[in-house]
Amino acid sequence: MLDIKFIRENPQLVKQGAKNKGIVVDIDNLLKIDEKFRALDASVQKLREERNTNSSQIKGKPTKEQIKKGQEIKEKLEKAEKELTEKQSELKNLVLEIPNPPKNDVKIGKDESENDVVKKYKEPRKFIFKPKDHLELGEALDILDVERASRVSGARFAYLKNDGVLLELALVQLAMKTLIKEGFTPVIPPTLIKKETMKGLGYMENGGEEDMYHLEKDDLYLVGTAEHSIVPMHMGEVFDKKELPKRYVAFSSAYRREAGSYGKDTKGIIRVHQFDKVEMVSYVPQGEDDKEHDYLLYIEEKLFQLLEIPYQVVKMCTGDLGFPAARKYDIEAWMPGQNKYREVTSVSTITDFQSRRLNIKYQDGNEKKFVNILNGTAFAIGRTIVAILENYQQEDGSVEIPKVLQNIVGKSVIKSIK
RNA sequence: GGAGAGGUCGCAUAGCGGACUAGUGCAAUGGUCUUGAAAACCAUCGUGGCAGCAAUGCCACCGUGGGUUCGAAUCCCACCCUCUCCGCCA
Repeated sequence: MLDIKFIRENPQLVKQGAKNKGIVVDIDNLLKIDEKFRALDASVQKLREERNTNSSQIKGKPTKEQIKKGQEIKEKLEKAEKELTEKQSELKNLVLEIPNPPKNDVKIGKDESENDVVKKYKEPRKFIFKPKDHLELGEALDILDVERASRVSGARFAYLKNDGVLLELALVQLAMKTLIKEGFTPVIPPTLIKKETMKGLGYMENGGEEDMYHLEKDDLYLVGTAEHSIVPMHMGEVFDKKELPKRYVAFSSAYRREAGSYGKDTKGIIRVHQFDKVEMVSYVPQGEDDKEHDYLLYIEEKLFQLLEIPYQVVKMCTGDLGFPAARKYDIEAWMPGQNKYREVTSVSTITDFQSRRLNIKYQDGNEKKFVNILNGTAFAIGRTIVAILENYQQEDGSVEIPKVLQNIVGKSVIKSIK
C-alpha cells in the first residue's frame, strides 16, 4: 500500500510507475475522492466537537434542551459518519489497487522477454553423452516417485525417497549453516495463517487468492512461501533502530495451487503444489534496501556457487515485477535435461509497501518510520535438487553429489540400488 | 471439545455511565549534582488523522467490529487472542 500523502504529492510518478508495470489506475479519480473524503472528515470532526462540548457542559441531570440538542447533533453525526465511512473505504480500495512503483534503475519493459541477464556464472558443462532430465534420473535412482504421488494426491505432487531425502536435508543444513553464520535468525514458521493475516499481506487482491489453498472449515490459508508467515511476525510492532537490520532464515513447506498453469511444466517436479524452501526475510531502515538487496542476491549466488552449478542472474523489467516489488532479481540455474536456464531463486525489495499495511515501524530518534522489507529464496529445495541431478549426472545414470554436500549426505555418489 | 478468568498509552497497574482532557509506578530520554558512577532531584515521555508557514487547535484510538445513551474504557451483542482447570492427543 502506498502512502496517500505520497500519491497526493507525486501523482505523476505513481501514474507512470503503474503504467510501466502494465497496471491501469485512475489517479485523478482517486485524488478527487480523497478531496471529498477530507472535506467530509472536517465536517464530521466539527460535529463531534459540538457533541463533546454539549455533553461536557452537563454536570448532573441534563435539561430537556440539552438532551434535545444532543439528539439533533447525534442525528446529523450519524448521517455524516456513514457517508465518511463509505468514502473512506472507497478511497482505501482505490489506494490498494496501486502497485509499488519500480525503482529508477529498473528497465521499462512489458514482459519477461525484456528482462536482462546481468551476470553469468560458469559455463554449462559439455556432455559427451545425451543428458537425461531429472525425472528420468530420479526415477531410475528411486529417489523420485511422481506416479504413485499422483495416485495418492493427484497431479503435481511427488514422493522424495532414499538419497533424495538425504539430499534435501543436506541442502537445508547447508543453507541454514551458511545463513546463521551471516547472523540470520533461523525459524520454522507456521504454514497455516489466518485470513486476516493474508489480507494484511495484500496477496488477496489482484487475483492472488486464486493461487492459495484455503481451508474453509477453519478459514485458514496455506502459505505459498515462508515469507507469508515470517513478514507478519512483527505486525503492529516498533523496532528500535539498533535492532535493524533484522534478518530471518526460515525453513518451511510451500503450497501453491498453480491455477492457470495447466500444461506448463507438467513433467517432473519443476512445478508442484507442495515443495520445501529455505527463505530469507530482512527488515531494514528506510533507504537501506538497495544495499540489502545486493546482499541477499550475493548470498543466493554464494549458495549456488558452493554447489558449483552454472547460473545466470536476471534482472526483471518493470512489466515482470509483480505488484508489491520495486526491484527483483532471479537466479536461473542451468538445467541440462531441458537445455535451458530455469528460475531457482528470486529476491525482491518491496520497500515500505508492506510495512505500511502491516504497520511495522522502527524508532529513529523521535521519529517512527516504516521499515523496508526484502525477501529472497535461499534454496527452493525441489528445483535445486532438479539442478543437481541434471548437472551432476554421469553417463551410467548415477549422480555425483556436490562436494560441499558430500560430508552431510555421507556419500559422494547416488547410484541405482537396483 | 467442556468450564472459568482476562485483554487499558514500552512493561506493570488504577478505572465499574458525566473533573477520563485515561491516573500512578517502572523503564526510557534530556538535565542538575558527582573525580566517575549509583542514588536523589527537575523536566520530557503513546499512536494516527485534519487544519495551519508556524506557535497551536481540533478529532479519533482502552483486543476487533457492531449496538444502547444527550454522553461509553465503563453497559449489551458478536468475533479474535491470552491464561487456568478438565477431556482428547503426537
